[in-house]
Amino acid sequence: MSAAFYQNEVTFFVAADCIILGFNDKDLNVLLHKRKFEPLEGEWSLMGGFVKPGESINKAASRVLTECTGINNLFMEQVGAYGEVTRDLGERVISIAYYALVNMNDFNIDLLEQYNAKWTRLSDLPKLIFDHEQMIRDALSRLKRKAATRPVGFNLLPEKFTLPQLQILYEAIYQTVLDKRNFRKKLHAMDILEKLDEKDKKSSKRGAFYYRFNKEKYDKLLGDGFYFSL
Amino acid sequence: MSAAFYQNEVTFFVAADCIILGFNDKDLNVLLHKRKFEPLEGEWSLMGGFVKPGESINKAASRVLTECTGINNLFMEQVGAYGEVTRDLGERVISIAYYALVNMNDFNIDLLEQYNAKWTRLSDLPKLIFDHEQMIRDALSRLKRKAATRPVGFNLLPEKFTLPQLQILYEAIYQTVLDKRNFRKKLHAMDILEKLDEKDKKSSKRGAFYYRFNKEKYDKLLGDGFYFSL
DNA sequence: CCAAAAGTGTTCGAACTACACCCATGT
DNA sequence: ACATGGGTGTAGTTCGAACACTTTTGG
Repeated sequence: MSAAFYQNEVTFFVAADCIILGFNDKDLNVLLHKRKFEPLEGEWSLMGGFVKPGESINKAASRVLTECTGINNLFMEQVGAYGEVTRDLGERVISIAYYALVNMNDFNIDLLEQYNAKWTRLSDLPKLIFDHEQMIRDALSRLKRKAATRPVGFNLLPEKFTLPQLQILYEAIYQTVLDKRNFRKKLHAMDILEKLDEKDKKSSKRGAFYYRFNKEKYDKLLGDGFYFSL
Repeated sequence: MSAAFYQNEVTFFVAADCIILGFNDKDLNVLLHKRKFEPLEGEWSLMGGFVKPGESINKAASRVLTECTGINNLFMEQVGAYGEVTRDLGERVISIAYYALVNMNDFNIDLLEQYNAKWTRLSDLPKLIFDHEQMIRDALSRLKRKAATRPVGFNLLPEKFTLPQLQILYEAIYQTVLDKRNFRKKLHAMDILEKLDEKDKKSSKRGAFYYRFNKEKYDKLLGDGFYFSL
């Protein structure tokens, strides 16, 4: 392809590891799987894969995401690069971590089995291989920041969701409890949600109204110097 | 060294590129140099180097920093990984960007010549190779966030500095103008600066008092749930 | 004496926090 | 009828924003 400019240098394996986050009524979950190859075969691990030739690192991450969720174009953001010499017990591997947000209901169940994968509550993570626990911590802290200033949380919910659901989600992300009235006041002031006529009766007799995130409205507001903040 | 676990995979060159930032009375500057090898020899570029075997990516970055500043243990933080397939015109190289903050006065002048390096105001950057301009933008946005919540700005100043200097620095980082009285009020409230008896007369007849960042005090406050914020 | 930068407090409005009761309905 | 979660408004406080004059001193 091209001249060998950097002949005196050494090359490394590069992997993309994905912190796939989902939300299930009460808790944030991460998709883990039992590693299928040595070293540490059978141990819990993040979803990941090696970067292929001719593939950007973003592409590698989104390939991994598609492979193990069955969904294209998930929301995804880079967390950072992990490059300690001995982080991988096999050979030297430099890994780029990404986190992705997925609506667990859209999820293709069959793929779970196929990949030995399991949704695991963040509150009871098993021991993970290498530096994957650190990656998760870093991803969560990034999500916290991001969710406070950008409407990314909606990626974790179905298209139609209720305000109690949304609040519980934000409580899970921020690891704190929020005041119901203040939370709703803020949302109402931003005016980016669309109230539907339908109610969700799964979690109460009275039922909670469904809402939908109105992306068009949001994009319009952005143009006027509006900033999302929750 | 170890078994060849990942034999079917491909390896890549990995580089560490450093956005070395300095502050000079009025402006933020970045250290650029004229590339000494092909491709694009002679073009302006960030300081960087390939990751060596047995060297972590952080280590590679700090090696590059030491080599071209003559200073050890600079404040440094990872910006992220850049991995577009064609980002490097030579061969496929995945690059991890780091930004570093340095007091330009400490700087070893001789090294500038040795590396064809030059401090350049951010406001008049030349065209840079590859995606280095993007790296700088990303580094600055990261610095902005960081400086707002952690006392990292002091790394850009001499040990003794005046409040006007500090304010100009923050104005450069935030790209905005700050109110002198509000700025000083905040600083005074945080109580992490030590006022010295000495004055700097370089920029006014009256002279401005020197201050020093009191790290011990800051660390003590941290323990009590205090958060830096400017 | 005057130009030039350093230093210093108060007021106003916005945003956040805290807080308690009624509503709708399935059982 | 009652238990359960859904929904609503106000008052108090805190925090950030705006703002102008006096001080010092080298020239």
